[in-house]
Amino acid sequence: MTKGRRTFERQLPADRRHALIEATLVCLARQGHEGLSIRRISEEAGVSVGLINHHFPSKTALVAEAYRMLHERLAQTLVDAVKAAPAAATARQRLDHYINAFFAAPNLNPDILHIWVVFWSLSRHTREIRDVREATYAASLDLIEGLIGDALREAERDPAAAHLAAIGLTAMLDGLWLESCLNPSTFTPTEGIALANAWINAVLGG
Amino acid sequence: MTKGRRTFERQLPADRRHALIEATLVCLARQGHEGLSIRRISEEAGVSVGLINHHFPSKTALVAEAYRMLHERLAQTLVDAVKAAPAAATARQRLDHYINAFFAAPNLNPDILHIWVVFWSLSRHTREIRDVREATYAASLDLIEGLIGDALREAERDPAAAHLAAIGLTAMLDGLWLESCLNPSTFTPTEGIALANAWINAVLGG
DNA sequence: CAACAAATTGAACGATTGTTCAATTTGATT
DNA sequence: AATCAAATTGAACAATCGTTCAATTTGTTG
Repeated sequence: MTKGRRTFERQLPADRRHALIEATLVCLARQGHEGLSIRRISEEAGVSVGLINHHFPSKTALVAEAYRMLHERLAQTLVDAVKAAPAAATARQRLDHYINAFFAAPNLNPDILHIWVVFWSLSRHTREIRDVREATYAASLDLIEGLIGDALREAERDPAAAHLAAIGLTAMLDGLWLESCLNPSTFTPTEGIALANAWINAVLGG
Repeated sequence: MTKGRRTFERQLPADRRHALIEATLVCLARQGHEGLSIRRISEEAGVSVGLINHHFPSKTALVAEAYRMLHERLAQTLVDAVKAAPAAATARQRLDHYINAFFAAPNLNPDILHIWVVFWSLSRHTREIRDVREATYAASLDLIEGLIGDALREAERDPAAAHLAAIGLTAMLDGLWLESCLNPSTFTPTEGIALANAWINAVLGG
C-alpha cells in the first residue's frame, strides 16, 4: 500500500529556499520570537530539520533573508501605490497615495508588524540582521525623501529640507505603525492618515 | 581557612527582588533577548538559579516587573524635567522641557531602547507583558496630552485636538527614539528636538 | 536501465532552557 | 545557647535548542 509512496519530493534550490523563507515568516507571525526555531520552521515547511542547514549556512542567514524578502514585498506595494497615481498627479498627490497605502493592508497588519519587532530586537546583536535593517531603512527613507523633495520644489520651497523632513515622517509612520500593531484600538487608520498629512502640510507650508 | 566563610547572605525579600530586577535589565541591555535567561540573570545577581522562582512565580513575572520599573524610572525623569521649569513658564515652555529631556540621557540611551524593543517583541504573546505596555503607553500619552492641551488653551485654540496630537507626538518620538537606538548616526539629538518642535508648532499654529 | 550528483532525511550531539524541591544555611527570637 | 521560620542553594528534570553528517531517496543524464 504505502510501498510506492515517495518519502519526499525534490525541489529546485531556489524554490525550496523560498518556501523555507515563507515558513519562517509564518512562524514568526504566529509565535514571535519563540517561533524562530529550526524545528518549528521545518515542520511548517513540511521538511526535515536537516534541510534548513543544507540550504542556508545558519539560522541567522535564513532570518536575514526573510527580513529582506518581507521588506521587499512591503516596499513594493508602497512603490506600486505611488506609481498608480495619474501621470498628471502632483508630488503632493503622490505623497497622498503613499500614505494611504501605508495605512492599508498588507502594510498595516499586526502580524507583519510583530515580525518586524522581532527583527528589530535581533538587529542589536547580530550583524547580519543589522545590515539588513540599515538597508531597508535607507531604501524607505530614499523613497520618502524623493517624494518630499519633489513636493517642496512644487511649493517653491527649499528642497534641502527634504532629508530631515523625511526622517520625521518616517519616524511618525514607524511610531504609528508600531502602536497600531501593539494596540489597534489606540487610533483608526483614518486618524493615522490625518496625522501623517498634518506633518506633511507643516513641512510644505511652514 | 574557608571554614568560617558564609555561603550566602540573607536579604529582605523586597531588596532581593529589586536586585533581581536590576540584574534582569543589565542582562537585557548586554545581550538582548539571549540575555533573558534564568541562569544569566541569577549569575549577574550573584545568586543561585533557584532563587528567582522563590521570589517570582515565573520568569515572565520578573520580566514584567523589570518592564514596569524601567518605565517608571524613565517617566520620572521626564516628569521631573517638566517640573523643573520655572513656575511662570508657559505650557509651550514646559513642552520644551519635556522634549529636551526626551532627547537626553538617561532617556536617549541605546541600551535602554534595546531593552524596550525586546519588551515590545514579547508583548505580543504574553498577556502579562502586554498589560504593562498598555499601562506605560497610557501613562506617557496622558502626560503629553495634558501638556499639549494646556498649550492649545494658551494659544486660544480648541483643546479637543490634544488627544490626536498627542498620539502623533508620541509616535514621532517613539519612531525617532527607535531609529536613534538602532542607528545613532541617522540624526543628531538636536535634529530630533527640531523635528518634535516642528510638530508641536504645527499643532499649535495650524 | 545503470549510473550519479545532489536533494533530503532523521538520528545523534552537546548545550541550554525554565522549573521544581529536598537539603542547607542564615539571622533573629526566645 | 537552643529554636525555628524562611531565605538560599544546587542538583535534577524533561524539553528544546542549532548544528552535524552518514545514509537514503530522487530525478535526470548517459
